[in-house]
Amino acid sequence: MSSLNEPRWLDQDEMAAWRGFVVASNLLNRRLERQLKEDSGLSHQQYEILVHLSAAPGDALRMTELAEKLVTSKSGLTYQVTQLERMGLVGRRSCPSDVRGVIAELTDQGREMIRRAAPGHVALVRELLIDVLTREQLAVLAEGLGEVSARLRRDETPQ
Amino acid sequence: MSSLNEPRWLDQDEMAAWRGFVVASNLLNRRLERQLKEDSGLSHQQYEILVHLSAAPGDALRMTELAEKLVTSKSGLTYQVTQLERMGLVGRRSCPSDVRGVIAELTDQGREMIRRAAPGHVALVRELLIDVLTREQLAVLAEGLGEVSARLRRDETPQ
DNA sequence: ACAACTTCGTTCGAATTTGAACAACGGGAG
DNA sequence: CTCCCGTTGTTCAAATTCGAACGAAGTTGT
Repeated sequence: MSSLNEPRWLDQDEMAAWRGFVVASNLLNRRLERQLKEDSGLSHQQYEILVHLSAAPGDALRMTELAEKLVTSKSGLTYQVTQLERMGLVGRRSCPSDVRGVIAELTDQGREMIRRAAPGHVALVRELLIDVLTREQLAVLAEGLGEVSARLRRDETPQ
Repeated sequence: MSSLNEPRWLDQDEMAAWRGFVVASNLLNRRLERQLKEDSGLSHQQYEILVHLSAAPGDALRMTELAEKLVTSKSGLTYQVTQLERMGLVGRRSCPSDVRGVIAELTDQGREMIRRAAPGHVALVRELLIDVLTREQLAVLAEGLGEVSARLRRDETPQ
């Protein structure tokens, strides 16, 4: 009766870390979602699309590239870009180097929107997460979760 | 031109922590979702419902209480409990002390399901998160995110 | 006891998400 | 140049999520 075929269950500390991660993630997403919706009429996902575009050279990105940055499905991105297009915040144009390609780009209105939405969002992220942690905790979190993300990406993208 | 009305933007370390958190969370959820669906036919949310029930005294919990543990909406829980009921994994009975109350309880089939689904799930959580981090990183994560969660809960539940 | 307020779980409609299937295109081996 | 295979973005149906509104039942203060 050893642990031959028994899985290695999580001990108390491991469980605390895992639960903390899941719970914090859910609670945080909920709050940010509410704040963004009330404050700017954007979902968190839509906000993130604008952010990634505004951080890209020329405020534009290929759909697939954008989907990878967002960690979302391609079909989900198609849907959301269409929404943002209807709101006039994002435009679509075709890719010069690849006929199949579609490039999403920020409109002037989109740039203005992110300029107005960002302060409130960042303030809340700060209040709820960043300023709650010490500098050391932040560093550990960044390095640890960075490594976790990197490995997960390697798994998903064999090449 | 000071920072009077300028928000305090995230510096490089803070941004790394925040992005790491968001990205790791999304990637992790995706992987766990896939694994559970393929392995047991459950969504992550459904799995979590079973876990919380099986951890509760009598394998049963009030709907509201369960919703809080899961960090989900009440209507979302209603939906999922109905799904699990159709699968024969969970049952509903009324609460003795409150006519309005509904108690969700694990069925024998539900207990059997969680028994079979848990090992694969835990193994993946271990592989993707727990075993990637050092003991110290885990401790920091648990404490830091525990505090973040606690504050968020206090916000949501004024009383 | 009564009114006012809160809580409980569900229902409803709308928005979102996903994977599979698809058509069209790129790109390299032969 | 072709054939073959991977990629690209979209469409589609199905599943899930949420908040608001609801009826019904507790709870509190007077």
